[in-house]
Amino acid sequence: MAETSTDSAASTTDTLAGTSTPATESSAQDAKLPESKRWADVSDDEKDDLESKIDSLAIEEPKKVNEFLEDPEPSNIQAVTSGDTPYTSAKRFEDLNLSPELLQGLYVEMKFERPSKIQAITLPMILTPPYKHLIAQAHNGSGKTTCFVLGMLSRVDPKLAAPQALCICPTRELAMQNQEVLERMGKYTGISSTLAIPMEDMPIGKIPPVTKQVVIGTPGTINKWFTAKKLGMGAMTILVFDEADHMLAEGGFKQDSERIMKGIVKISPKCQVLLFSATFNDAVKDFATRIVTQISVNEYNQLFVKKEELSLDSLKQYKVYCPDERSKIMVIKDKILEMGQKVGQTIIFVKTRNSASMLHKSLVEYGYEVTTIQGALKQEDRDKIVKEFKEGLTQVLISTDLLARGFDQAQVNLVVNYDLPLKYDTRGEPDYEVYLHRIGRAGRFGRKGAVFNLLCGDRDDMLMTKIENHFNHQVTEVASWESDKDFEDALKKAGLM
DNA sequence: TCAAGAT
Repeated sequence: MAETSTDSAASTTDTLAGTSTPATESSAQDAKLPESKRWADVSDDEKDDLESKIDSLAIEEPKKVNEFLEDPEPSNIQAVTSGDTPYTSAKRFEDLNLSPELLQGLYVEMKFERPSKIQAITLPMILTPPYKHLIAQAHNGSGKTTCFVLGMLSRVDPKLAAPQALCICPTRELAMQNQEVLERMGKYTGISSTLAIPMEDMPIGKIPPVTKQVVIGTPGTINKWFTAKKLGMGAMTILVFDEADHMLAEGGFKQDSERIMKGIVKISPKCQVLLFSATFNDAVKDFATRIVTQISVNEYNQLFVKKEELSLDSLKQYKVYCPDERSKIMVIKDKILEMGQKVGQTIIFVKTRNSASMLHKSLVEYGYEVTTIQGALKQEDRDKIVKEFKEGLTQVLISTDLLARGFDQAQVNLVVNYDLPLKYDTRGEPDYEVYLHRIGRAGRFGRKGAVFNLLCGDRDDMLMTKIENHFNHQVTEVASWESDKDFEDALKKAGLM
Protein backbone atom coordinates (compact mmCIF):
# COMPACT_ATOMS: atom_id res chain seq x y z
CA MET A 1 0.00 0.00 0.00
CA ALA A 2 1.38 3.35 -0.93
CA GLU A 3 2.25 5.84 1.70
CA THR A 4 0.13 8.81 0.85
CA SER A 5 1.20 12.13 2.19
CA THR A 6 4.55 11.62 3.79
CA ASP A 7 3.81 13.94 6.60
CA SER A 8 0.25 13.73 7.64
CA ALA A 9 -1.17 10.65 6.10
CA ALA A 10 -2.83 7.76 7.73
CA SER A 11 -0.74 5.62 5.40
CA THR A 12 -0.45 1.94 5.78
CA THR A 13 -1.64 1.15 9.21
CA ASP A 14 -4.92 2.88 9.41
CA THR A 15 -7.06 0.98 11.81
CA LEU A 16 -10.43 1.75 10.44
CA ALA A 17 -11.16 -1.67 9.12
CA GLY A 18 -13.99 -2.98 11.14
CA THR A 19 -17.45 -4.32 11.23
CA SER A 20 -19.86 -3.34 8.57
CA THR A 21 -22.89 -1.28 9.22
CA PRO A 22 -25.93 -3.00 7.84
CA ALA A 23 -28.40 -0.93 5.96
CA THR A 24 -31.16 -1.63 8.41
CA GLU A 25 -29.16 -0.28 11.27
CA SER A 26 -28.44 2.85 9.33
CA SER A 27 -32.06 3.35 8.56
CA ALA A 28 -32.89 3.12 12.20
CA GLN A 29 -30.31 5.72 13.01
CA ASP A 30 -31.64 7.86 10.26
CA ALA A 31 -34.89 8.14 12.11
CA LYS A 32 -33.11 10.36 14.55
CA LEU A 33 -31.84 12.54 11.76
CA PRO A 34 -34.87 13.25 9.65
CA GLU A 35 -33.22 15.89 7.56
CA SER A 36 -30.12 13.92 6.86
CA LYS A 37 -29.18 11.09 4.68
CA ARG A 38 -26.87 8.62 6.23
CA TRP A 39 -23.98 7.33 4.27
CA ALA A 40 -22.51 4.40 5.99
CA ASP A 41 -19.56 2.66 4.72
CA VAL A 42 -20.28 -0.97 4.19
CA SER A 43 -17.08 -2.85 4.40
CA ASP A 44 -17.19 -6.52 3.62
CA ASP A 45 -14.81 -9.39 3.41
CA GLU A 46 -13.21 -8.31 0.19
CA LYS A 47 -10.78 -6.10 1.93
CA ASP A 48 -8.13 -6.30 -0.72
CA ASP A 49 -10.42 -5.29 -3.48
CA LEU A 50 -10.00 -1.59 -2.88
CA GLU A 51 -10.33 0.01 -6.23
CA SER A 52 -13.46 -1.46 -7.63
CA LYS A 53 -15.90 -1.10 -4.81
CA ILE A 54 -18.01 1.76 -3.78
CA ASP A 55 -19.07 0.87 -0.32
CA SER A 56 -21.12 3.89 0.35
CA LEU A 57 -24.71 3.26 0.93
CA ALA A 58 -27.50 5.62 0.17
CA ILE A 59 -30.41 4.97 2.44
CA GLU A 60 -32.87 7.52 1.23
CA GLU A 61 -33.44 8.79 -2.24
CA PRO A 62 -30.70 6.70 -3.72
CA LYS A 63 -31.40 8.06 -7.18
CA LYS A 64 -29.94 11.38 -6.25
CA VAL A 65 -26.62 9.79 -5.66
CA ASN A 66 -24.52 8.78 -8.56
CA GLU A 67 -21.15 8.58 -7.04
CA PHE A 68 -20.32 9.05 -3.49
CA LEU A 69 -17.83 8.83 -0.74
CA GLU A 70 -15.86 6.03 -2.10
CA ASP A 71 -13.54 5.09 0.67
CA PRO A 72 -10.14 3.99 -0.58
CA GLU A 73 -10.02 1.42 2.18
CA PRO A 74 -12.71 -0.53 3.94
CA SER A 75 -13.46 1.32 7.10
CA ASN A 76 -15.99 2.13 9.67
CA ILE A 77 -15.98 5.86 9.36
CA GLN A 78 -19.52 7.05 9.23
CA ALA A 79 -20.38 10.15 7.31
CA VAL A 80 -23.68 11.90 7.57
CA THR A 81 -24.44 14.57 5.05
CA SER A 82 -27.30 16.98 5.01
CA GLY A 83 -29.17 18.15 1.96
CA ASP A 84 -28.47 16.62 -1.36
CA THR A 85 -24.99 17.74 -2.23
CA PRO A 86 -23.18 14.75 -3.65
CA TYR A 87 -19.56 14.37 -2.71
CA THR A 88 -17.01 12.27 -4.45
CA SER A 89 -14.03 11.06 -2.51
CA ALA A 90 -10.86 12.76 -3.73
CA LYS A 91 -8.32 10.27 -4.95
CA ARG A 92 -5.89 12.96 -5.97
CA PHE A 93 -5.40 16.56 -4.91
CA GLU A 94 -6.14 17.49 -8.52
CA ASP A 95 -9.74 16.41 -7.94
CA LEU A 96 -10.28 19.32 -5.56
CA ASN A 97 -10.11 22.36 -7.84
CA LEU A 98 -7.19 23.75 -5.88
CA SER A 99 -5.12 26.59 -7.25
CA PRO A 100 -1.84 25.67 -8.98
CA GLU A 101 -0.01 27.48 -6.17
CA LEU A 102 -1.66 25.31 -3.56
CA LEU A 103 -0.92 22.14 -5.48
CA GLN A 104 2.67 23.25 -5.71
CA GLY A 105 2.71 23.72 -1.95
CA LEU A 106 1.33 20.24 -1.41
CA TYR A 107 3.68 18.46 -3.76
CA VAL A 108 6.86 20.51 -3.62
CA GLU A 109 6.91 21.94 -0.11
CA MET A 110 4.97 19.29 1.82
CA LYS A 111 6.03 16.42 -0.43
CA PHE A 112 2.56 14.89 -0.30
CA GLU A 113 1.59 12.42 -2.94
CA ARG A 114 -2.11 11.97 -2.55
CA PRO A 115 -4.80 12.62 0.04
CA SER A 116 -4.95 10.39 3.09
CA LYS A 117 -8.23 8.70 3.76
CA ILE A 118 -9.62 11.36 6.04
CA GLN A 119 -8.51 14.00 3.58
CA ALA A 120 -10.12 12.19 0.68
CA ILE A 121 -13.44 12.17 2.48
CA THR A 122 -13.51 15.56 4.18
CA LEU A 123 -11.83 17.79 1.61
CA PRO A 124 -14.69 17.53 -0.90
CA MET A 125 -17.12 18.29 1.93
CA ILE A 126 -15.11 21.35 2.94
CA LEU A 127 -14.41 22.67 -0.53
CA THR A 128 -17.63 22.01 -2.44
CA PRO A 129 -20.19 24.79 -2.53
CA PRO A 130 -22.55 25.39 -0.88
CA TYR A 131 -20.10 25.49 1.98
CA LYS A 132 -21.51 23.51 4.86
CA HIS A 133 -20.31 23.22 8.41
CA LEU A 134 -18.42 20.07 9.25
CA ILE A 135 -17.95 18.09 12.43
CA ALA A 136 -15.18 15.61 11.76
CA GLN A 137 -13.52 13.01 13.91
CA ALA A 138 -10.40 11.26 12.70
CA HIS A 139 -7.61 9.23 14.21
CA ASN A 140 -4.55 10.76 15.76
CA GLY A 141 -1.87 11.38 13.20
CA SER A 142 -4.14 10.79 10.24
CA GLY A 143 -3.82 14.20 8.66
CA LYS A 144 -6.52 16.41 10.17
CA THR A 145 -4.37 19.51 10.08
CA THR A 146 -3.99 19.27 6.33
CA CYS A 147 -7.76 19.12 5.98
CA PHE A 148 -8.50 22.38 7.69
CA VAL A 149 -5.35 24.19 6.57
CA LEU A 150 -6.22 23.38 2.97
CA GLY A 151 -9.76 24.50 3.69
CA MET A 152 -8.56 27.85 5.00
CA LEU A 153 -6.03 28.42 2.23
CA SER A 154 -8.46 27.69 -0.54
CA ARG A 155 -11.20 29.90 0.82
CA VAL A 156 -9.03 33.00 1.22
CA ASP A 157 -8.91 35.67 -1.45
CA PRO A 158 -5.20 36.60 -1.67
CA LYS A 159 -6.07 40.02 -3.04
CA LEU A 160 -8.16 41.03 -0.05
CA ALA A 161 -6.15 42.41 2.87
CA ALA A 162 -8.52 41.36 5.65
CA PRO A 163 -8.85 38.35 7.97
CA GLN A 164 -10.85 35.71 6.14
CA ALA A 165 -9.98 32.52 7.99
CA LEU A 166 -9.72 31.93 11.72
CA CYS A 167 -8.38 28.87 13.54
CA ILE A 168 -8.80 28.46 17.29
CA CYS A 169 -6.60 26.10 19.28
CA PRO A 170 -6.39 25.09 22.94
CA THR A 171 -2.70 25.85 23.41
CA ARG A 172 -0.22 28.35 22.08
CA GLU A 173 2.06 25.54 21.03
CA LEU A 174 -0.62 24.05 18.83
CA ALA A 175 -1.45 27.44 17.34
CA MET A 176 2.20 27.90 16.41
CA GLN A 177 2.46 24.42 14.98
CA ASN A 178 -0.64 24.96 12.86
CA GLN A 179 0.65 28.28 11.61
CA GLU A 180 3.88 26.64 10.54
CA VAL A 181 1.96 24.06 8.54
CA LEU A 182 -0.17 26.78 6.97
CA GLU A 183 2.84 28.87 6.04
CA ARG A 184 4.54 25.91 4.42
CA MET A 185 1.51 24.63 2.58
CA GLY A 186 0.61 28.12 1.44
CA LYS A 187 4.17 29.05 0.56
CA TYR A 188 3.40 29.75 -3.11
CA THR A 189 -0.01 31.36 -2.59
CA GLY A 190 1.12 34.66 -1.11
CA ILE A 191 -1.48 34.27 1.63
CA SER A 192 -0.46 35.93 4.89
CA SER A 193 -1.09 34.73 8.42
CA THR A 194 -0.66 35.85 12.00
CA LEU A 195 -0.66 34.29 15.44
CA ALA A 196 -3.18 35.54 17.98
CA ILE A 197 -1.57 34.46 21.24
CA PRO A 198 -0.75 36.56 24.28
CA MET A 199 2.12 38.94 23.72
CA GLU A 200 4.13 40.28 26.57
CA ASP A 201 4.53 44.02 26.95
CA MET A 202 2.02 44.65 24.22
CA PRO A 203 -0.97 46.65 25.39
CA ILE A 204 -4.00 46.02 23.24
CA GLY A 205 -4.10 49.65 22.15
CA LYS A 206 -0.73 49.32 20.51
CA ILE A 207 -1.74 46.45 18.28
CA PRO A 208 -2.82 47.59 14.81
CA PRO A 209 -5.96 46.05 13.32
CA VAL A 210 -5.24 42.71 11.71
CA THR A 211 -4.89 42.77 7.94
CA LYS A 212 -3.37 39.31 7.65
CA GLN A 213 -5.64 36.88 5.87
CA VAL A 214 -5.44 33.92 8.21
CA VAL A 215 -5.49 34.22 11.99
CA ILE A 216 -4.50 31.30 14.21
CA GLY A 217 -4.58 31.57 17.97
CA THR A 218 -5.91 30.80 21.40
CA PRO A 219 -9.44 31.74 22.52
CA GLY A 220 -8.60 34.40 25.09
CA THR A 221 -6.50 36.50 22.79
CA ILE A 222 -8.87 36.11 19.87
CA ASN A 223 -11.75 37.29 22.02
CA LYS A 224 -9.69 40.14 23.31
CA TRP A 225 -8.74 41.32 19.83
CA PHE A 226 -12.30 40.88 18.66
CA THR A 227 -13.68 42.92 21.53
CA ALA A 228 -11.08 45.63 21.02
CA LYS A 229 -12.05 45.78 17.35
CA LYS A 230 -8.56 44.75 16.30
CA LEU A 231 -9.85 41.65 14.59
CA GLY A 232 -12.57 42.31 12.04
CA MET A 233 -14.93 39.47 11.32
CA GLY A 234 -16.71 40.97 8.34
CA ALA A 235 -14.76 39.08 5.68
CA MET A 236 -14.54 35.79 7.56
CA THR A 237 -15.35 32.84 5.33
CA ILE A 238 -14.12 29.93 7.41
CA LEU A 239 -13.80 29.29 11.15
CA VAL A 240 -11.89 26.26 12.40
CA PHE A 241 -11.82 24.72 15.85
CA ASP A 242 -8.86 22.43 16.29
CA GLU A 243 -9.33 19.90 19.12
CA ALA A 244 -12.94 20.94 18.89
CA ASP A 245 -14.24 18.62 21.58
CA HIS A 246 -11.94 20.26 24.09
CA MET A 247 -12.79 23.71 22.83
CA LEU A 248 -16.49 23.03 23.39
CA ALA A 249 -16.26 21.03 26.60
CA GLU A 250 -17.95 22.15 29.78
CA GLY A 251 -15.47 23.74 32.13
CA GLY A 252 -13.01 24.23 29.32
CA PHE A 253 -13.11 26.80 26.59
CA LYS A 254 -16.80 26.49 25.96
CA GLN A 255 -17.78 30.07 26.76
CA ASP A 256 -15.00 31.62 24.73
CA SER A 257 -15.64 29.32 21.79
CA GLU A 258 -19.34 29.97 21.76
CA ARG A 259 -18.80 33.69 21.95
CA ILE A 260 -16.41 33.70 19.01
CA MET A 261 -18.61 31.42 16.96
CA LYS A 262 -21.76 33.43 17.53
CA GLY A 263 -19.95 36.72 17.07
CA ILE A 264 -18.62 35.73 13.69
CA VAL A 265 -21.78 34.15 12.39
CA LYS A 266 -23.73 37.24 13.36
CA ILE A 267 -21.47 39.41 11.22
CA SER A 268 -20.72 36.85 8.52
CA PRO A 269 -23.71 34.53 8.36
CA LYS A 270 -22.23 32.48 5.56
CA CYS A 271 -19.04 31.69 7.44
CA GLN A 272 -18.32 27.97 7.35
CA VAL A 273 -17.51 26.30 10.66
CA LEU A 274 -15.22 23.27 10.88
CA LEU A 275 -14.88 21.23 14.06
CA PHE A 276 -12.01 18.76 14.10
CA SER A 277 -10.80 16.35 16.75
CA ALA A 278 -9.69 12.77 17.30
CA THR A 279 -12.17 12.46 20.14
CA PHE A 280 -15.79 13.45 20.69
CA ASN A 281 -17.46 11.97 23.72
CA ASP A 282 -21.23 11.69 23.52
CA ALA A 283 -21.95 14.82 25.51
CA VAL A 284 -19.67 17.00 23.42
CA LYS A 285 -20.85 15.36 20.22
CA ASP A 286 -24.43 16.32 21.09
CA PHE A 287 -23.44 19.83 21.97
CA ALA A 288 -21.37 20.22 18.81
CA THR A 289 -24.25 19.24 16.56
CA ARG A 290 -26.61 21.45 18.53
CA ILE A 291 -24.44 24.54 18.35
CA VAL A 292 -23.81 24.05 14.66
CA THR A 293 -27.52 24.02 13.94
CA GLN A 294 -28.14 26.93 16.28
CA ILE A 295 -25.60 29.36 14.94
CA SER A 296 -26.91 29.40 11.40
CA VAL A 297 -29.29 27.78 9.04
CA ASN A 298 -26.43 26.36 7.05
CA GLU A 299 -26.53 22.65 6.62
CA TYR A 300 -23.77 20.55 8.08
CA ASN A 301 -21.92 17.33 7.50
CA GLN A 302 -20.53 15.04 10.12
CA LEU A 303 -18.08 12.22 10.38
CA PHE A 304 -17.51 10.01 13.39
CA VAL A 305 -15.43 6.99 14.34
CA LYS A 306 -16.44 4.38 16.91
CA LYS A 307 -14.47 4.60 20.12
CA GLU A 308 -13.48 0.95 19.90
CA GLU A 309 -11.67 1.71 16.71
CA LEU A 310 -9.80 4.76 17.78
CA SER A 311 -6.64 3.29 19.27
CA LEU A 312 -4.04 2.82 16.62
CA ASP A 313 -2.85 -0.62 15.58
CA SER A 314 0.66 0.67 15.01
CA LEU A 315 0.90 1.47 18.72
CA LYS A 316 1.68 -1.22 21.25
CA GLN A 317 0.32 -0.40 24.69
CA TYR A 318 1.79 -1.79 27.90
CA LYS A 319 1.08 -1.61 31.60
CA VAL A 320 3.75 -1.91 34.25
CA TYR A 321 2.81 -2.62 37.85
CA CYS A 322 5.07 -0.70 40.20
CA PRO A 323 5.05 -1.36 43.96
CA ASP A 324 5.51 2.29 44.89
CA GLU A 325 6.18 5.76 43.53
CA ARG A 326 9.89 5.32 43.82
CA SER A 327 9.88 2.26 41.60
CA LYS A 328 8.09 4.31 38.95
CA ILE A 329 11.08 6.61 38.85
CA MET A 330 13.37 3.57 38.67
CA VAL A 331 11.44 2.29 35.67
CA ILE A 332 11.78 5.65 33.95
CA LYS A 333 15.45 5.84 34.79
CA ASP A 334 16.66 2.28 34.19
CA LYS A 335 14.28 1.12 31.50
CA ILE A 336 12.73 3.96 29.60
CA LEU A 337 15.70 6.28 29.53
CA GLU A 338 18.35 3.61 29.10
CA MET A 339 16.56 1.71 26.38
CA GLY A 340 14.33 4.40 25.01
CA GLN A 341 17.31 6.47 23.96
CA LYS A 342 18.09 3.95 21.28
CA VAL A 343 14.66 3.86 19.73
CA GLY A 344 13.75 7.52 19.37
CA GLN A 345 12.26 10.39 21.31
CA THR A 346 10.13 9.97 24.41
CA ILE A 347 7.40 12.03 26.04
CA ILE A 348 6.58 11.36 29.69
CA PHE A 349 3.16 12.62 30.71
CA VAL A 350 2.41 13.64 34.27
CA LYS A 351 -0.73 14.93 35.86
CA THR A 352 0.37 18.10 37.58
CA ARG A 353 2.93 20.83 37.17
CA ASN A 354 4.24 19.84 40.53
CA SER A 355 4.88 16.21 39.69
CA ALA A 356 6.50 17.39 36.48
CA SER A 357 9.02 19.39 38.48
CA MET A 358 9.56 16.57 40.99
CA LEU A 359 10.21 13.98 38.31
CA HIS A 360 12.45 16.36 36.43
CA LYS A 361 14.49 17.01 39.56
CA SER A 362 14.91 13.33 40.38
CA LEU A 363 16.05 12.42 36.90
CA VAL A 364 18.48 15.30 36.70
CA GLU A 365 19.90 14.27 40.07
CA TYR A 366 20.53 10.85 38.60
CA GLY A 367 22.44 12.53 35.84
CA TYR A 368 19.95 12.27 32.99
CA GLU A 369 19.27 15.01 30.52
CA VAL A 370 15.59 15.70 30.36
CA THR A 371 13.57 18.81 29.70
CA THR A 372 10.17 19.64 31.11
CA ILE A 373 7.34 21.74 29.81
CA GLN A 374 4.27 22.99 31.64
CA GLY A 375 2.04 26.02 31.52
CA ALA A 376 3.61 27.88 34.42
CA LEU A 377 6.84 28.39 32.52
CA LYS A 378 7.52 31.64 30.77
CA GLN A 379 6.46 31.59 27.13
CA GLU A 380 10.06 32.09 26.13
CA ASP A 381 11.07 28.90 27.94
CA ARG A 382 8.12 26.96 26.58
CA ASP A 383 9.11 27.97 23.06
CA LYS A 384 12.72 27.02 23.61
CA ILE A 385 11.90 23.59 25.03
CA VAL A 386 9.53 22.75 22.20
CA LYS A 387 12.01 24.01 19.63
CA GLU A 388 14.86 21.93 21.04
CA PHE A 389 12.70 18.85 21.15
CA LYS A 390 11.43 19.33 17.62
CA GLU A 391 14.95 19.81 16.39
CA GLY A 392 15.97 16.58 18.08
CA LEU A 393 18.39 18.30 20.41
CA THR A 394 16.62 16.77 23.38
CA GLN A 395 15.54 13.18 23.60
CA VAL A 396 13.20 13.01 26.56
CA LEU A 397 10.49 15.51 27.37
CA ILE A 398 8.38 15.56 30.52
CA SER A 399 5.06 17.28 29.98
CA THR A 400 1.73 18.00 31.60
CA ASP A 401 -1.30 17.63 29.38
CA LEU A 402 -0.18 20.84 27.74
CA LEU A 403 1.23 18.71 24.95
CA ALA A 404 -1.30 15.90 25.16
CA ARG A 405 -3.22 17.14 22.16
CA GLY A 406 -2.05 17.79 18.66
CA PHE A 407 1.65 18.01 19.29
CA ASP A 408 3.21 16.57 16.18
CA GLN A 409 6.70 15.20 16.24
CA ALA A 410 7.31 12.19 14.03
CA GLN A 411 10.34 10.97 15.98
CA VAL A 412 8.34 10.36 19.15
CA ASN A 413 7.77 6.64 19.38
CA LEU A 414 7.65 6.21 23.12
CA VAL A 415 4.98 7.66 25.37
CA VAL A 416 5.02 7.06 29.10
CA ASN A 417 2.05 7.73 31.33
CA TYR A 418 3.70 8.41 34.64
CA ASP A 419 0.20 9.11 35.90
CA LEU A 420 -2.98 7.98 34.21
CA PRO A 421 -5.24 10.82 33.12
CA LEU A 422 -8.14 11.33 35.48
CA LYS A 423 -11.39 13.23 35.04
CA TYR A 424 -11.41 15.91 37.66
CA ASP A 425 -15.09 16.22 38.36
CA THR A 426 -15.84 12.54 38.82
CA ARG A 427 -14.15 10.34 41.33
CA GLY A 428 -12.06 7.52 39.97
CA GLU A 429 -13.07 7.97 36.37
CA PRO A 430 -10.25 7.95 33.83
CA ASP A 431 -10.17 10.63 31.18
CA TYR A 432 -10.49 8.45 28.11
CA GLU A 433 -10.12 11.30 25.67
CA VAL A 434 -6.91 12.57 27.22
CA TYR A 435 -5.54 9.03 27.32
CA LEU A 436 -6.14 8.65 23.62
CA HIS A 437 -4.62 12.02 22.81
CA ARG A 438 -1.56 11.34 24.94
CA ILE A 439 -0.78 7.99 23.35
CA GLY A 440 -1.42 9.50 19.94
CA ARG A 441 1.78 11.53 20.33
CA ALA A 442 3.61 8.34 19.40
CA GLY A 443 3.21 6.43 16.19
CA ARG A 444 2.32 9.40 14.06
CA PHE A 445 1.19 8.67 10.49
CA GLY A 446 1.23 4.94 10.98
CA ARG A 447 4.72 4.72 12.42
CA LYS A 448 5.54 2.21 15.11
CA GLY A 449 5.26 3.26 18.72
CA ALA A 450 5.02 2.00 22.28
CA VAL A 451 3.16 3.24 25.30
CA PHE A 452 4.08 2.37 28.88
CA ASN A 453 1.47 2.98 31.57
CA LEU A 454 3.04 2.99 35.02
CA LEU A 455 0.54 1.69 37.55
CA CYS A 456 0.80 1.92 41.29
CA GLY A 457 -1.92 0.67 43.59
CA ASP A 458 -5.48 -0.58 43.20
CA ARG A 459 -6.83 2.66 41.92
CA ASP A 460 -4.46 2.73 38.96
CA ASP A 461 -5.29 -0.87 38.27
CA MET A 462 -8.97 -0.03 38.18
CA LEU A 463 -8.41 2.99 35.96
CA MET A 464 -6.40 0.91 33.51
CA THR A 465 -9.12 -1.74 33.37
CA LYS A 466 -11.71 0.91 32.66
CA ILE A 467 -9.59 2.28 29.84
CA GLU A 468 -9.17 -1.20 28.40
CA ASN A 469 -12.89 -1.80 28.52
CA HIS A 470 -13.76 1.56 27.08
CA PHE A 471 -11.69 1.06 23.96
CA ASN A 472 -12.26 -2.68 24.01
CA HIS A 473 -8.54 -3.16 23.74
CA GLN A 474 -6.38 -5.32 25.98
CA VAL A 475 -3.20 -3.63 27.21
CA THR A 476 -0.27 -6.04 27.54
CA GLU A 477 1.33 -6.44 30.94
CA VAL A 478 5.07 -6.15 31.35
CA ALA A 479 5.72 -8.99 33.76
CA SER A 480 8.30 -7.36 35.99
CA TRP A 481 9.13 -3.73 36.46
CA GLU A 482 12.67 -4.76 37.34
CA SER A 483 13.45 -6.89 34.31
CA ASP A 484 15.52 -5.41 31.53
CA LYS A 485 14.62 -8.31 29.33
CA ASP A 486 10.88 -7.76 29.76
CA PHE A 487 11.23 -4.20 28.56
CA GLU A 488 13.49 -5.18 25.72
CA ASP A 489 10.96 -7.78 24.61
CA ALA A 490 8.22 -5.19 24.85
CA LEU A 491 10.11 -2.79 22.61
CA LYS A 492 10.86 -5.58 20.17
CA LYS A 493 7.21 -6.57 20.03
CA ALA A 494 6.34 -2.97 19.33
CA GLY A 495 8.71 -3.12 16.38
CA LEU A 496 11.09 -0.58 17.82
CA MET A 497 14.16 -2.76 18.31
C1' DT B 1 -5.94 19.14 37.48
C1' DC B 2 -4.50 21.39 33.07
C1' DA B 3 -4.96 24.52 29.88
C1' DA B 4 -5.85 30.09 28.30
C1' DG B 5 -6.64 34.57 29.78
C1' DA B 6 -8.49 38.68 32.10
C1' DT B 7 -7.81 40.44 36.57
